[in-house]
Amino acid sequence: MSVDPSSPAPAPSDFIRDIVAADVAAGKYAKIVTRFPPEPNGYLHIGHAKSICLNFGIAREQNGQCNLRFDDTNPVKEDVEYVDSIVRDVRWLIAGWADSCLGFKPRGGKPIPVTSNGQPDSYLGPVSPDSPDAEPFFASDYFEALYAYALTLIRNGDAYVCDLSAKETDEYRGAPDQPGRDSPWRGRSVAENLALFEGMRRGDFPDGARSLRAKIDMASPNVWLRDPLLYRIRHVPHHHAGNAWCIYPLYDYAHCLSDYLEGITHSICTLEFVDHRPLYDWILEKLRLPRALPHQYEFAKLVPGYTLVSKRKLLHLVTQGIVSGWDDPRMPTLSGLRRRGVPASALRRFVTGVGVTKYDSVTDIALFEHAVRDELNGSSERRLAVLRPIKLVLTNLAPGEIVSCEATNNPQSDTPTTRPVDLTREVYIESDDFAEVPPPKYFRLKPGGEVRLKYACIIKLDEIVKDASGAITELRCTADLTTRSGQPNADRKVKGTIHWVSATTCIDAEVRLYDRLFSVAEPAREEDFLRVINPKSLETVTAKLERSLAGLAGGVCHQFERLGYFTTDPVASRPDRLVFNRTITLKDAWTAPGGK
RNA sequence: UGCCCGAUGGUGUAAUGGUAGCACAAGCGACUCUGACUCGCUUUGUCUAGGUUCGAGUCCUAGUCGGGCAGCCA
Repeated sequence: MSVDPSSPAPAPSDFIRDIVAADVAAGKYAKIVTRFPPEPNGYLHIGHAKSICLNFGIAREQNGQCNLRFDDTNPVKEDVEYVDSIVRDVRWLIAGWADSCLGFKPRGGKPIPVTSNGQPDSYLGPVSPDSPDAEPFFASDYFEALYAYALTLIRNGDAYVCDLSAKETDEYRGAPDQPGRDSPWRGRSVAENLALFEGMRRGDFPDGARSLRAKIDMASPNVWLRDPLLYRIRHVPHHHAGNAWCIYPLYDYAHCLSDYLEGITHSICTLEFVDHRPLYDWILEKLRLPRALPHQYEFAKLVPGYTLVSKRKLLHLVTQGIVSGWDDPRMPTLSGLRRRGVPASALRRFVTGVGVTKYDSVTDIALFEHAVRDELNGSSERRLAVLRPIKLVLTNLAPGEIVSCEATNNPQSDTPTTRPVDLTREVYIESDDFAEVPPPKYFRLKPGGEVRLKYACIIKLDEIVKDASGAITELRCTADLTTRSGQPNADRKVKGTIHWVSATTCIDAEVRLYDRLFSVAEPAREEDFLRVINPKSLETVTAKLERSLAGLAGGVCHQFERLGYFTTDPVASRPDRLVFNRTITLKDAWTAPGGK
């Protein structure tokens, strides 16, 4: 059954949603605002889908908003190619589900001066993502505001310009079990710090010559509180901010303030940022900001089995040409999954189904596969296709004779429709569906055995024809036309039913059979993940399809009966030259004794 | 050997001091013109040791195991 949108699954519950609900009950915020803050340095993957669904899901359940914001504070690693792909992927994932919660801002918009609780303040409000002048939020649009906040920290004696080199800074930081030492520049006067920081902005100093640091505690057991860097000098242009800056803020400084400027209430990130939370809070508190402060909460990221969720490693697969690109259908990227034919709804169902906890785990890929199959089972029309054909001759049919049979388009539908399929003297069946020496409990075609051709009739194998080398060239069978639907023996039972296509009216198509990219459950644990790549992750065959598929425009998923779900490849397929991607196989409970 | 986070069947999770439940996976069976779907049944679990309590998966203490943190990355 297809999913009824009027009766959605019950809203999920988890420790973060509990916190949000408590804050709502306490009237802490006027409106719940979350954010999804990717850095545009790679494509979004299945792990990000969890974060997107969590953040947008909460916004959706609370009648709130979720801002798409680029955390673009490191121009050397970022690119507009990534911002474009990320916008596309996010919109695809939430389409028809949380579009109305998506927070964008006016094009070119930057934080504006406002008065909050009688105090001067800065704020950047949202605009409908569908308005013509809307664009996502960018941390780089806050550089001016961030600079002003930095000046305040300096004036208050909470930040200083440090002249230590990167290497020296490391040495002064100490070790986790060893306290750090104060920088010799820690005691500079406010006036000197101000002058130097202004010089940094002006471009007076080369990369790495100085940095702005928070003045916290070099002996803190939390290394992130040992006078962390706030700004570094980088004389490079920025993909969004242009050439306006040669100093760039670091994540910890930019993130909390970006959240504040946008009025974020719940800043949800992954576990590796737990140690940063005191710094997040420290910066906001030191600035004595007039509005309610955002708070950070952390959850365990999603790591599905047999895949990699590391932008760095994924980038490596792309640049080494191990896959065809970020959108290769074997990639765990959202664009790869989309191209493969995975519906956004299945992805959403999977990532919300795994829940939200603080426990690091590897999620069984079967959970994902189940969600995909379940979603596609209800929505996909059935078609007949033979991937690895073997010719079968129905000796009692005349050459040129076509027996039209009625095939059901979708048995899961409440009102199933049908289409005609052609039964002819020569047909193709799957080579897997014939065994000259069948294993025990083999239901398919075997010497002297009977099987039903789905939607057609029962056939009996009479003769196996081989060539001089002993290879099978054709199977000669007798068709019992009285077992066709509507005929007197239609109800006759045989154990096996197989799929087939007419050899005379079928069409050819390229079909790409994808399998998992890695051969081990946790490729991330390997010393060299390239050594555990599944050599059979892609096999391409020329398949025989029933003629009703001819001219298929694309974008639609079909179930090829008994095989799996297949979607035309959006890049390679044309109506006159079809190319299919196998999205996923059908579940297969049959295993020949001894494996198969 | 500093700080932080965590631990419930094979996997992911629920139980908010009161009957350890759900989904997936696995196994068996029913149904079947898809060895799919659907349906029924079954196997498997609270890291350890103490403590608090009438009662602990839940609270406390200690331990064990796993993960994270020493980028001018995010």
